[in-house]
Amino acid sequence: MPTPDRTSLAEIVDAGRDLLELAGLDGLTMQAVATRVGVRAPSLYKRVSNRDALVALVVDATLRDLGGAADVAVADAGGDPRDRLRALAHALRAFAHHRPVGFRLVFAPTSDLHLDPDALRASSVAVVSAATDLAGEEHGLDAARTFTAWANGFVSMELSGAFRLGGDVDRAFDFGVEALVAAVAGVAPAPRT
Amino acid sequence: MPTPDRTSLAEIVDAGRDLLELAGLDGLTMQAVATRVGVRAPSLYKRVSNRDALVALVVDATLRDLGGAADVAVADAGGDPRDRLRALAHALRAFAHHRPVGFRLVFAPTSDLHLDPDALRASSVAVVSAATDLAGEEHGLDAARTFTAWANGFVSMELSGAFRLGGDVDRAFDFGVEALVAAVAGVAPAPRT
DNA sequence: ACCTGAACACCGTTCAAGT
DNA sequence: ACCTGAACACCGTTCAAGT
Repeated sequence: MPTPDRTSLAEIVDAGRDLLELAGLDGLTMQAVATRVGVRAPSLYKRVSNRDALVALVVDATLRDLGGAADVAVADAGGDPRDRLRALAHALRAFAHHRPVGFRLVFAPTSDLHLDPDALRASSVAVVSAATDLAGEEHGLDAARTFTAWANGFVSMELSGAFRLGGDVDRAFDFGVEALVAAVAGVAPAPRT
Repeated sequence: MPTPDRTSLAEIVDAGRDLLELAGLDGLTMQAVATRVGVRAPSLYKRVSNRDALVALVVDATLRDLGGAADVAVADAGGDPRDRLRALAHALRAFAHHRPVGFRLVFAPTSDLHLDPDALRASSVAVVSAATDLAGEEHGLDAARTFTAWANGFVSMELSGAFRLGGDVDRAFDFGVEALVAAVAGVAPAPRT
């Protein structure tokens, strides 16, 4: 007689995401996840093949959320591609502050976890679209990569506390947004105060 | 009667760096390091207080190397701050290709390892100097952060295989270098072909 | 003074036995 | 068909005992 399911893959992944933010990647153990979903560790292997696979699922879910946040930001930003890029940068930063550990895992995976190509594409479509509108068809992809690289790099460094030389980090972020928007548009940045 | 030392801190850190690149962070185990320096794992605790401390030393050494590579690149680049920034970007990328795992650990530390402030400052002085020459005293720090964030972000994404949408990655890198140099200089990028 | 074997706690994973 | 306890291999770390 089959026993009723006592948990589910979705519940396991959610527990993994919570633990990741609460206790770091080292704290995301099979035993901790199992306890959190009310089951013993060996039972997890009915739904995920091993810990690395679970981590990959956690990262995929995080990436998907990020793509959703990007879509929302763009929808709110209006039609000007400059405004869409600004909104995307701020959305990325807000997301990183909200899920710092997951964010780091998405952009600097420690081992070679194969991100879901669909989620990857979905998360980048908003930037590519805005960058193409701004830089033109021929340079759209290069421009999107330049912008994304800067935003990701800035936030990564902020999260790891690399900005220790003083100065206002918020101001540095705004400076960067405007510099990148201008660079992608192929014009000089607006005059600075 | 004191026994002669059978290893040293420097040897242990070197073994850690080798293992890091060879087998990843997970492969950097106390037992593997011990075997590599010809000693048993417990003996390592005479020189490092625990594994995290060893990882921190490995990261510090990597950061110091990166600072050295930056100094060399700048010395070879001549006096034009644009050329110095270009050289720094290429040096960073070359370093990352040479030590991918260590590089990731420096710029996206998984746990909260406290990088040596001296090494951090030394590694950034070359960028800050070039950026200040180019952007002016008032915006030098912001400009340096913008440039570093982009370079770090680009290389991180390249290492983690995020550039899967096709296109030439080398070309995207050059596009980015010129866009950032122009943005930092506060002028429009040179016309693109 | 450094090195070692033995030991402990903890984790990932497998598997036979339960229901 | 899912869940569990028991077991195994492996890792970080401590410590008493060797030299």
